[in-house]
This record gives sequence, C-alpha cells and structure tokens, in this order.
Amino acid sequence: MASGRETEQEPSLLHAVKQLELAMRAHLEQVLRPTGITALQYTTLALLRRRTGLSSAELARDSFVTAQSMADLVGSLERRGLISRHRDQRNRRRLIIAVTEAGSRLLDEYQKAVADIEARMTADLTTEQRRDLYQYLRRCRVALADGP
Amino acid sequence: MASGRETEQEPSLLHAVKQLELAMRAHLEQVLRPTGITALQYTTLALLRRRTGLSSAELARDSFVTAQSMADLVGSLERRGLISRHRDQRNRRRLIIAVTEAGSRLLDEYQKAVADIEARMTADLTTEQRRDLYQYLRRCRVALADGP
DNA sequence: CTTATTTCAGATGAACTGAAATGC
DNA sequence: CGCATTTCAGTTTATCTGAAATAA
Repeated sequence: MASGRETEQEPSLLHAVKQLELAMRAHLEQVLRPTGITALQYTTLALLRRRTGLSSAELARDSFVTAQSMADLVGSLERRGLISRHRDQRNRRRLIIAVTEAGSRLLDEYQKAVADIEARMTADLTTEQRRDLYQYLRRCRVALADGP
Repeated sequence: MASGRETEQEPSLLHAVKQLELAMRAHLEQVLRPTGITALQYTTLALLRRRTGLSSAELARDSFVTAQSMADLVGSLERRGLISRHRDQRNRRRLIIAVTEAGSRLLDEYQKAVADIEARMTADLTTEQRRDLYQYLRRCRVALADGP
C-alpha cells in the first residue's frame, strides 16, 4: 500500500474545503443520477426556491462566478423546464427567475435523500458544532467577498 | 436592485461549502495568475510536498475522484516539470510522485500569498474557531468517505 | 484468474475571455 | 455617454465512462 508519509507542516484549509466539496459532490451526483441533473444544478435550484426574485446576474455575483458561467447553468435549468424567467417590469434588463412546478416537485422528491447526505456527513458533529460549521463557512465566504 | 427575498427554510451546508470553494478558488487563481497554474494544481502540488511517496491512484482515492481524473491533473504538473515520477521498485505498477526543485521553488514563492488568502478568509474567526473549522471539515469528509 | 495501476480515447460539465445587443 | 444585464462564440479545465496494457 505505501500510503504517503506525513511530514509535519501546516494543514491547509483551502485543501480541506476542496476535498469536502469533492466528497459531497460525488455523493450528491450518485443520489441525483436518476434525474440527470448535476449536483450544481440541484443546489442552485434549491437556492432559487429559497430566495425568490433573483436574476442570473445577481446569482452570479452571489456565487463568485462570471455572469456568463451562471447563464450557462441557469440556461440548463430552463431548458429542462425546472425554472422559468420573465422580465422585471420595473427594470426591463432583468430576467427574474422562478422555480416551476416541475422544479419544485423534483426538489420535494429528492429533499429527503439530499438531507440524508448532510446528516451522514455531520453524523460525528453535535447540533451545536453543525451550526458553528455553517456559520464559520459563511463568515469565511463573506470575508473573502468583502475584500478587494 | 431587488435582491432575492429570503423565505425561511433550512440552510444548506452543501451549498455553503460549494460557495466557499468557489470564493477561495477565485482568489487563489488571481494570486496564481502569473504562474499559469490553476488553483487545483497548486493545492495538489502543496499536498504532494506534505505527503511524500504517493502514487496517482492513491491521490485519486484520497480526493474522491476517479484515477483517470487524477491522472490528468498529475500529468499537467509533470509536463510543467513541477513533479517527477519513478517506478516503485517494490511494486512496479506504482509510479511514485516527487515534487521537483522547480515545484518546491514555486511553492515557496507563493506560500506567503496563499497563506494570506487563508488568513483573510478566517480574519473573523478566533484561533480556536479556525482550528475547529478545520477539524469539522475533516470529520465531515471522513464521515462521507467511510460510508457506502 | 483477478485485481491494481496506469494510460488512451472520447464525452460532458463548468468555468473562463471577448464581444455584441439592449435597456437604464 | 457609461453601466448593467443578457446573449453569442470560442476556449480551457475538470470531471466522467469505457477500454486496453502491464504487473502483482
């Protein structure tokens, strides 16, 4: 086997976050396999149901990606009929996103399986630690967002 | 502006991790711009210096990706001369990875700038909270890895 | 024979830059 | 005019699946 020798050194938070993201994604994709949608599409769809009235550009800013990248993602959800868009009458540049019936049904259908992944992932954490983890992640993200 | 209305609902750890990963990546890529290597290449290179004697297949298992995906990544580092590989004489299937002089120099050169990103990211956390965050992330990853 | 490691070939997803159309 | 939003076109990176060569 000869698994890598550990030399002392600072652990990397950057690496720990990336590793967890990969692990989560692998599990989520497995659960979502039957739907044909990706982990990213699912979590974005879930976000869009939580926060209504968003446009693609706002979503992009919120997610640290370019408007063009988000347009691809939103476009894929729209082509599948999981969201719809209509002009904001108060600012006709914006296209406001709404989760469709079909999108909402899909979310309902997989809500439990996805929650189970989170539950398994945090099985070794107390309720309080779980809440702390969420808050720390948010604070880190905000700290990076607020910078230059 | 009309930024999305918040409806009450469970926050998603899955989403929080993904968001932070995107934010980190954006900052890291910006810092690494002059080198031409990606955030993923950098963190993998750093890992390879921390843990010596690894093969690509081991790295893949450790990272929740397929052996083929990791082979691409390792290949890109090798083509840039940042790592080298040689046969494990005790098991001639394995190709053991070593960080080269050039790879080590690159890591040294950017170590401070990358540490600064972590520092800024965790600026609002106490030393203890920062340590907790790292431990929670690891425990979550292990919990997912140990499952089916 | 089976399994592990690596490699080759091809597909798709997820990000980017650059440029243009439209509305404020 | 300048700036925001969306879209179009093209590119690169990061992942996957499937299949084959080699070694334990």
